[in-house]
This record gives sequence, structure tokens and C-alpha cells, in this order.
Amino acid sequence: MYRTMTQALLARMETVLKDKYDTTVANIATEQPPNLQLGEIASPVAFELAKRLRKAPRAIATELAEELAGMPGVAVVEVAGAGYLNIKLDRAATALRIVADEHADVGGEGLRLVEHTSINPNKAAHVGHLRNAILGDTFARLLRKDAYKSGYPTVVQNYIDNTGVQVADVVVGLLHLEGKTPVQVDELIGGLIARGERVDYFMWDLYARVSQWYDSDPAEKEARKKLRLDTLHELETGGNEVARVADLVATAVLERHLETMERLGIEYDFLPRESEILHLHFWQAARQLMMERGVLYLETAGKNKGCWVMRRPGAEAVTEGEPDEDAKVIVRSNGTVTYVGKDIAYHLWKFGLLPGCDFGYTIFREYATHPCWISTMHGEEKHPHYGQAAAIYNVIDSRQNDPQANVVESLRAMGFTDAAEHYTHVNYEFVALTIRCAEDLGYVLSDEDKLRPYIEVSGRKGFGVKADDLIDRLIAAAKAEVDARHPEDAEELRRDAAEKIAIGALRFFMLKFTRNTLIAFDFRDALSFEGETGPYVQYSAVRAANILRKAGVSMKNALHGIHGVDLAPYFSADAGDSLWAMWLAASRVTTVLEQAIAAAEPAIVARYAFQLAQEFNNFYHRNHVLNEQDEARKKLLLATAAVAHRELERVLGFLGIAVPVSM
RNA sequence: GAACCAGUAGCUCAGCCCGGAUAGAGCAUCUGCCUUCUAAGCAGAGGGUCGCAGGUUCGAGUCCUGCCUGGUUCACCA
Repeated sequence: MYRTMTQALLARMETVLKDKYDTTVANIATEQPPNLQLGEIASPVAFELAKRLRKAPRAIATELAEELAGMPGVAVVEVAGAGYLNIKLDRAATALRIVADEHADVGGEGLRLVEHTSINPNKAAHVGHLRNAILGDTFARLLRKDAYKSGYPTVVQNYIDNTGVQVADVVVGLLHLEGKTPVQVDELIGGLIARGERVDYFMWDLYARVSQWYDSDPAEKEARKKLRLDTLHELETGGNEVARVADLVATAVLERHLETMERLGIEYDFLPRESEILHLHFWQAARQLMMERGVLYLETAGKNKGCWVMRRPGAEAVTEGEPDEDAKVIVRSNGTVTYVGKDIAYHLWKFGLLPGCDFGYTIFREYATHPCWISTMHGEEKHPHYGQAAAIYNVIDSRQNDPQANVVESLRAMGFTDAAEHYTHVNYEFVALTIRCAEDLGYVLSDEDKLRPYIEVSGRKGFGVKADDLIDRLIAAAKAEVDARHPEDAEELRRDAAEKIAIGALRFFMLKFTRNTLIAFDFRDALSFEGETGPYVQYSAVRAANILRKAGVSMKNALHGIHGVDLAPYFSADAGDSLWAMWLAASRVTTVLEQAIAAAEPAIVARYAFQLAQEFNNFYHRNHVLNEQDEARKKLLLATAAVAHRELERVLGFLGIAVPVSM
């Protein structure tokens, strides 16, 4: 509703500026004044015009105010300060429109392809992966169609690097460090699954051990490195026993990752795997295209002699005939393709720019509402077509800024400027451990480590908080709290509440920081349920629901109860301001969504959810709804609780957080 | 050496894109409030040279330049 009103005002201002001053202002600024006495919407536009029109800002604002007064929904327009234009809304009329859930739509045409999670399938997921998946999943929720908005067609992918060196490492661990035969590996993994033990946890330890083992014996070091490389090559080639073992491991670990993410309400549409990108020859098609378009060229001199290379983004022009020493190698002198090369091929596919190439598709998992497909060589006859995206969003941490920039640059250089412009690297700073947290987990830190601001999570060292461990701890903490507060509730209900609270706490924790803030993880902060947390917001929604329940009024009746009531008196004076603040906050959902989508910044939504909850708690303490003696005012208070509940639940929904029945 | 990110209250962070009204929040500390729709809450207090120095501007936490500090990245590895 706030968005609708702002849009109407902007449109009117543009017309007035054109008619009256024969001028236009690009992006007329509007903002919310610092307090309600000053109105709901303000614009400093007169300041900008002052210089251009050689006129005092206050005089311009006064003239504009006259033109804007009388607009539907506007009560008064005032000029304040040196020339602020303050618009005060007709609160009673606006409240009725809020109750009717009038709001601007969000959405558009063109497939949005969001890729996130993308954990190497060789070990358990950890806190860093949780930040990635929660960011990506939340962003997809902001984009896609739901009951509130028409949204964008949205597909969620989770890229699986099943033929990379990390998988090779655990295969080396199984076959050489442990000395198992492929058959014994089959039995081992089968046994783990049958006993309900976690394959990903087993691999976590093994991966750390192999990493140590490579360097543990100087005499063997070279031989072991060679073993690692040979294993990797067998993996990439495929069709051999080593590759079969690798696939077994990668698939078992992938299953575990999907289960972990499903605990948090995170689901995927498609799992493209590197093995298919290799074996379906995406790279060959991409290479052809890159050569045709003159992006890829053979270096004939200098340190990269014999390699096929590409200019780096922003590289300085080199003298004709001189080798570009700064160029990015795409094909090595031995003829093998680098990671960036494969990534370029994959991204051409995403935009539907790789002629004749597509994956085979088969169903890997069935969620309650949709299947999750996985890439395969020869898939099922009937399958969806992903790729062909109008815009893509890659959720990858900031350490990958450079490789991502290379991929974008290659698209641009090939002339696919539209694709390059619709390629968004949703980058974020990684999650590390505070020194205290690392010590609590029993990791041995060097003196040098202790001087650092944080300890980086490291799969090689086995340093990190595993995702499932964290979720388990959160559920246990929430369960203890629920048990203490509601011993009368059924066990099943308490369990359900504890899970929702735990997930709310975790998702909110990962979302409240903006993307470029490095999170130094500490259990004390993550396990907090007070203050700026998910449970605080959930609690507010539960309280709002309780009011309606105890009043014996349905949501619908509470909302419509204010029709025919003269609301104006209740929205005036100090008490009215504080009540109105709740309504105004609740009306800003669309504005917030649009900001968050434009900036690819879910934290904006999380922060708004918290503000909304704070506003509700203010209302809750200042107004006792059930004891209200004035029947007309009571109707308004009930509607206030209903609006608060509707918007809190809605916004939490965007964040992937559910509201428990009680807490 | 270069590129990018960060530096705001004791701690953790918003605000910076697009300059504007008294720089906000949570945690921690202190003081109050549970016989009321749930205290996972509310009210209040203390706490700030917005890293430093210049510049632009009527106006700078926000824009520009330089510097300092911390972090990340920059292989024919993957």
C-alpha cells in the first residue's frame, strides 16, 4: 500500500513539474520522515529544483504542496524545514485499503535461474554452506510467484561438482589410505546408510585425514600427489571402476546434503552435474563458439606459449605482436580445459547460448510439491528444459569474485552483452569461527592463528561447525525452552514448535547480516532467541494470533470489523500516532520486496521483519485489546492485530520461517 | 605489486548505491514493569572526534582524492 501511494505521488509530481516548471527530475527522491508528526511520505525534491529554477526551495515546496493537496488518500501536504515536502495520508481511508490488502504487484516475464548451495559432494555441509543455501533459497522466495505476488518464473539449481579434486581426495582415502577394494567401499557405504549413520560425517573425517596424509611422509609425498592426480583423471574420464566408486560416494553425500537442506525448507528444481558437462561435450561446443567469436586465441609466445587464452576483464591493451602475459589460460598446453573454461560452457548453457547442447534429465528426488531433477547422459523422454534463462543469480562467496568476473567477461567479449548484463554474482563474505568458538570445538590453534580476527572454516583441516550438528543443537535448545513454558502442550506440538523456532533462529541469523559482512560464527549469538532474532519475530506473530483467538474472532472478521467505524478519532493525537505506526509499517511490504530484489539483498527483508515485530510489540504493550471498553476502538485494535499477524506471517514466509501455533 | 571488501556506541551490526530533519538497532551494563491478550516482552538511563587528513557543497557517516589498519583474491593447481 505504501508503494501504491508513493507511486501515485511520484506520478502526480512528475506531471506538476512538467506543467508548471517545464522540467523533469530523474528519480524523484521520497523517504519516510523521521517521525509521524511530519507525515508518512516526504520528498526533498524542492532542494534539487532550487538550483535549477533559481528560486528558494521553500517557495517551490509551497507551490508543489498546493498542487498535491487534494489527491485521493492525501490529507494534507505541508512544507517543513528549509523546503521539505511532507505528505500526510488520510489514515482512516488508507487503513481500509490496507485491510483490503491492496498492494502493488511484484514480478515480470523471463526465467530467473537461481543457483545456490553447490557443496562439493565429498563431506558434510557446514555453517558456511548454510549461509549460501539460506541466502539463495530466500532470494528465490522473493522472486517467485506466491499468494502475494505474481513474481518471476524461477528455477533453483544446485550445481554438483562430482568429478572435482575434492571428490577425488576421498576416493584416494577409501582406496589407498584405507586400502579398500571397490566392493568393500560398496559395503561400507551400504552399511553406513543401513545403520542410519551419516555418510557425509564419515567423509568429513576421511577428507581431513587424506589431506594430512598427502604431506605426512616426505618420502611418499610425490607418489601420493601423483595418485591424487591420476585418480582425478580417471574420475574425469569416467567409465572405470574408480569413477564408479566416486559416483557412489558423491551420490550418497549429495543425498545427505539434500536431507540437511530439507530440514530448513530448502528445495531444488535441478541438479546439474559436472560429469555430464564433461561427457556431453559442453566444452567442445563452447570452445567452437569462443573461437568463432575471436575470444579464445592460441598464445604463441611468452609464459603461456601453447595455451589457448582469453583477455582478463579490465586488462590493459597490449602492444600488437606482444604476448598478453596477464591473459587467463582456458586450455592448457597439454590440451586440458581449466575450471573457468568449463564454467563458461556451463553459463552459455544457462542462457541457452550453447547450440545443440542440453543435459539428459531424470528425477532424483520427490518433494511434497514438485520433483527435483538431476542431469544424466540419457534421461527420460518427458522432462523440463532448464537453461534458456533471461537472468541468472549465482550465489557464491566473494572469494570467487575473480573467476566469476572472467565468465562474465567472456560472455561480453563473445557479444552476448544481454546475457552479461543479466548475470548477477550474488557474492557474500564467508562464515568463519570466532577464536573462542574454534577453541571450544577443540581445534588446536597456533599462536599465529590466535592473533587473527577469526578462524577460517577448513574442510582440509576438518575445522568447522557441521550444519546438522548446529540444527540439532538449536532444536534441543528451543525444545528445552518450549518444554519449560508449555508443559501442558502435547509432545508433538512442542516438538513442532521447537523445530520451527530453531529454523527461524538459524535462517534469521544467516539473513540479518548484509552480504558483505563476514560472519564470525559463535554459538552464543546463533543460539540466542532474544532481541534481533527469528524467534522474536515469530513470538510477535504468535501473540497477534493469540489476541484474535482469545477474542473469538476470525482473521477475516477482525479485518472487516472496521468497516463502518469512524476511525479518524482513534488515529489522532499521540495514542493515534502510535497505533497508526503499526499500520504504516505493515503497509511497506512491497516497497521492501522491491528493494531487496533490486539489491539481491535478503537482509533488507529480515530487518524489515524485525522492525514490524518491534512495532507490534509496542502496540501490544500500549493497547490491551481484550479489555478495551470502547467497542468501536476495540474493532480497530482487533483489525490492527489481524493486519500485524497477516504481514508478519507473510514476511516470515519470504524468509522461509514458519510461525508456530504457540511458543 | 594490483584489484576488491571492510573500519560507525564496550561488543555485533544497520544506515552509504541516490548527500538533507535530532546518526539507529540488538547484545552487554544499570533502573523500573509479570493477579491483565504469553516477560522469547515493554519502558527508561548511560554509552559516538562515523579510521585519519584534505576536497566538493548552502549542507558530508553518505560523493571525490590521499593515507592508515584489517581481510579476500590475483597459477597451465583444481
